Amino acid sequence: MSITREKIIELGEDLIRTKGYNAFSYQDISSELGIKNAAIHYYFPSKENLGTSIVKTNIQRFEEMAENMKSRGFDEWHQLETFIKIYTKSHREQKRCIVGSLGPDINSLSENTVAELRRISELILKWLTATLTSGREKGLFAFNEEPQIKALLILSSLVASLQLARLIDKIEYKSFCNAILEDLRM
Amino acid sequence: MSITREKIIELGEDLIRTKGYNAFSYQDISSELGIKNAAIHYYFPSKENLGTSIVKTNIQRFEEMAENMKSRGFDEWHQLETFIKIYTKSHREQKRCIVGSLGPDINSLSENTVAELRRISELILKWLTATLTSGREKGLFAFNEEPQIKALLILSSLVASLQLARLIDKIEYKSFCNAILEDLRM
DNA sequence: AAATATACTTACTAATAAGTAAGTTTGCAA
DNA sequence: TTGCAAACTTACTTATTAGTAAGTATATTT
Repeated sequence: MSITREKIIELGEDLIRTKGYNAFSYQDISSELGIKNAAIHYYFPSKENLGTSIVKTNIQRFEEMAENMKSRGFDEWHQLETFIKIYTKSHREQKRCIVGSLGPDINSLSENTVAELRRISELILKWLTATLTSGREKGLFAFNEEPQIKALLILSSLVASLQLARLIDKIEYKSFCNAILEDLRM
Repeated sequence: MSITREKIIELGEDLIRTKGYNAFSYQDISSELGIKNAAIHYYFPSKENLGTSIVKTNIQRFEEMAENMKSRGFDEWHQLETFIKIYTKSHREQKRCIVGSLGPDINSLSENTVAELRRISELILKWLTATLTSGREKGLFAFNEEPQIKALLILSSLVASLQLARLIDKIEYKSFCNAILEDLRM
């Protein structure tokens, strides 16, 4: 795999998560990487193409993380904790998550990109639902809602909190994330 | 006040909430209203200007709603229920809320627009925190978290759920909103 | 050594964007 | 009736955008 290609994907993701999809251009990437505009088109013929590839990369990354936690034998509490760390890291880096960044733009994104965005959203929600279900069965979590509803509550809290935290300074992000976990304690 | 001006604001808000700030243009508005591009510039010299005015309109609307509920003597439960109805309505109309729409774009918005966006976010969070605090004091709500944390949990859930609901069809939005309320029941 | 594929650059096109300056119509006031 | 302000339109500029076609240097294969 090409290093340039990887750098484009990495920088493109950063730009989506800081500026937003419709606010970044191929120029932003090319000038940063010291290459020409057309070089990006060489790897990603269209912006839609790049957007889709970036979401696909995120899907792969999430799948690898979930796989990794499973194979290492993390219990459900530990898995959820690790998942939430993705968001505290994003918060530290002043970035939003890919779903929260692209979500508001679905009416101006291509079909392919939206399809991948749906895939990752469903994937995460499914994983979270499954984790909550088995965690509750094992007596690790306590909650009254349907697992799917609870998963959606947690996920949407995390997604939007990254946005709100950038708008309201006085938010203590760590205690916010802690509250999500503590709410599940037996 | 001019009718055209009001129509521009209304349509502009719709466009922000469906396509996103950086995806809509003055052309989208002018063609829809049957006027020329420059007519919009007559009322709003710059796009930044229009954006800021739209957020200001939202602030006014929220303040009027809060005022109205107070003067009508709604109890805290009823107030929260009414507040959540804003989101079920948005969901029905396939729109996101203004905070969730503009939030991801703060790095490509003007200072003035960001300032107003901060104002409305803080306003809503403050109102929600106060409502939760007095509601719990009166024995209408039950929750263990700090009111501000709980307010942020609820608000971020609502904001992002509008995005996620557009991505994942199988979400039952009403039961999701219900879960938020039920979670607070004594 | 010749041919070919990779990884680009140069140089451009066409479309669309925000924004502006100057002119026009319409209603109202002096 | 003239003057003036409000509410636009016409016609334009400038900047930026995604995207492309054709060329070039370098490395690799045949």
